[in-house]
Amino acid sequence: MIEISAQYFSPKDIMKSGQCFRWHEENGIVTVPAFGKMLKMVPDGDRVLLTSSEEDFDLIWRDYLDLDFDYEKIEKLVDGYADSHLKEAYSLGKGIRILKQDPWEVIVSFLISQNNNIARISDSIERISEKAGKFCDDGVHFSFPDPFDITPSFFEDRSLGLGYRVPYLTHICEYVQNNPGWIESLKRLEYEDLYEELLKRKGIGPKVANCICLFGFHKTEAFPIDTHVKSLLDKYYPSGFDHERFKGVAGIIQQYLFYYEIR
DNA sequence: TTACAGGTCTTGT
DNA sequence: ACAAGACCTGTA
Repeated sequence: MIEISAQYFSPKDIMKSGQCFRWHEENGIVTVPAFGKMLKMVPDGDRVLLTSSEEDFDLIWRDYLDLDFDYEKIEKLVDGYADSHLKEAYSLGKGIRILKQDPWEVIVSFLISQNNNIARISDSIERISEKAGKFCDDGVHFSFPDPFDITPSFFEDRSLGLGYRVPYLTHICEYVQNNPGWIESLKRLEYEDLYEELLKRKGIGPKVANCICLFGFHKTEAFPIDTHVKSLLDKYYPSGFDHERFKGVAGIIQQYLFYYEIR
């Protein structure tokens, strides 16, 4: 059992902030699958209890949950430079962290997300895990399948409900298999180069590429603009949103704005 | 029944 | 460069 501060860490807000699709919450307990492991998180006053060994915490969860990033710095930026709307959004979403999820799962997830709704996205990803994933260490939940553990045609399975996105998923799976080391090589790129590289793949446009940069590679300067963000920008920042105030971390700011907008 | 959902691709100017 | 229009499909 590990105990961490809840000051900049809210499992529920992270779960609902749209960056992950396989977290679940029941009776206040949030369950998290990642890298073949399963974590339960229980908020307890100003602390959050994690059902993890010290070893797994240091090996996986500390990094995955982004616990070493300085979110106090973000708060100072918001206090110093934010407009009233952003300050309001921040006060709701300050418990959000940008997870360091498996890039492959993020690529697949956000390919599926295009022109789609959250419920169906989650269903598809859950089905993919059930059909092709392995058991997590709890022997109950499934992990997200490795690209080398499936065939590209796997995505054609109609019960996955992937619709017209099937060719995109088939392509990316084929590409990863034919270019082993591609994803590892992406980890060494700067944001701009990573973004350009992702755009080369079929079905990955500006929005999906930025989501992958932000949620799969922790490029905190990536600023995905979807329908919600576009509408909020038009509504609250008609003369333009000044990214310069939050240079290098605008993507985190985007999450607060997005979360506030969908709530 | 029709419209919508964390967009992207293709085609026509 | 830029603006339509098409696109799977579950849900309301």
